[in-house]
Amino acid sequence: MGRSPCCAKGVNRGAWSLQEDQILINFIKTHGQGRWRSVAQKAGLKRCGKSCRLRWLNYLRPDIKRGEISADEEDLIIRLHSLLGNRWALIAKRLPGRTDNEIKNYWNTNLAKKSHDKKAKLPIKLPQTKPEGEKSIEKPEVKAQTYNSVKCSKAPLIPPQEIQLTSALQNEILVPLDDDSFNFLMEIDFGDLVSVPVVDFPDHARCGQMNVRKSDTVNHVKGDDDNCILSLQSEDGFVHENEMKGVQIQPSLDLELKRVASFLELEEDEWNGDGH
DNA sequence: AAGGGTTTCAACCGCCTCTCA
DNA sequence: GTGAGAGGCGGTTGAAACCCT
Repeated sequence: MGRSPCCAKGVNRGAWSLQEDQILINFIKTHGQGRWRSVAQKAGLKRCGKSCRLRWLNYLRPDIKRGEISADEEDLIIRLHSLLGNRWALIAKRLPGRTDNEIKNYWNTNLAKKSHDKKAKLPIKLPQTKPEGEKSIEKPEVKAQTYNSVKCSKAPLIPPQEIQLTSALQNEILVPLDDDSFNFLMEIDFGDLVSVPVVDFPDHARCGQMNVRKSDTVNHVKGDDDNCILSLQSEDGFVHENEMKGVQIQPSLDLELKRVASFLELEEDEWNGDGH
């Protein structure tokens, strides 16, 4: 059964007039915001509630910052987008005075192309599928190396714990975070979830992003060319492994932090449920 | 100056989640 | 537990502004 349309017939559409703006501002000054449908009615605006809400939040609010996006803001948008994807509302919360709509528009008109161009220029050599008749390409040797694992504890995050990656862990991919990335994550309030960049494989640079509970520890990721198995440990010690297909492949940690968002959320019932 | 193409961004659309009766 | 209303969100649209020839 379909829902009744939000906007009844006979309401104004399109650009707001100065007079309409003033009516809305005056009404909200007196009565406060919220109950948008009744705002439209009580203020005498021939607009639907959603339209009033949008106009207020994206344009009329007194704390809206006008003017060009600064270089710092742009940098933050890029970093947040690489971490969160198109979650504009979440990104906007980290940029005081900027609206999700503004950031979305700015991304689509200015940054999407930049981002695309940047990726296109990056040399990526990956043995995804081996050409017929050609011998298989060897996996890179993983040298003993220090990585930071991420304890996704309740905010603030616990500082990264040092883990020694040995040659015995060949084919395993830990979750590396450089200081910048870790500090960046520390500043973000993700609610119940935190997005964690996954993976860095010398030469292969296989990367992705996933959401885990703050109370979970990411143990490691076992990977091959097309699949990864994520190993997570919950507070009560339960170890859960998830298969992740089609991992985003990008070359550097700072650029790559990418999607697979909601991946674990799909599994949440399963590992919240009985016996776990 | 005019006309056509491109870009920008405010506003809309439809879906989803949350809340409450 | 269920359904309806309200708010929130990301994707899309289209009018206005801008640019180029």
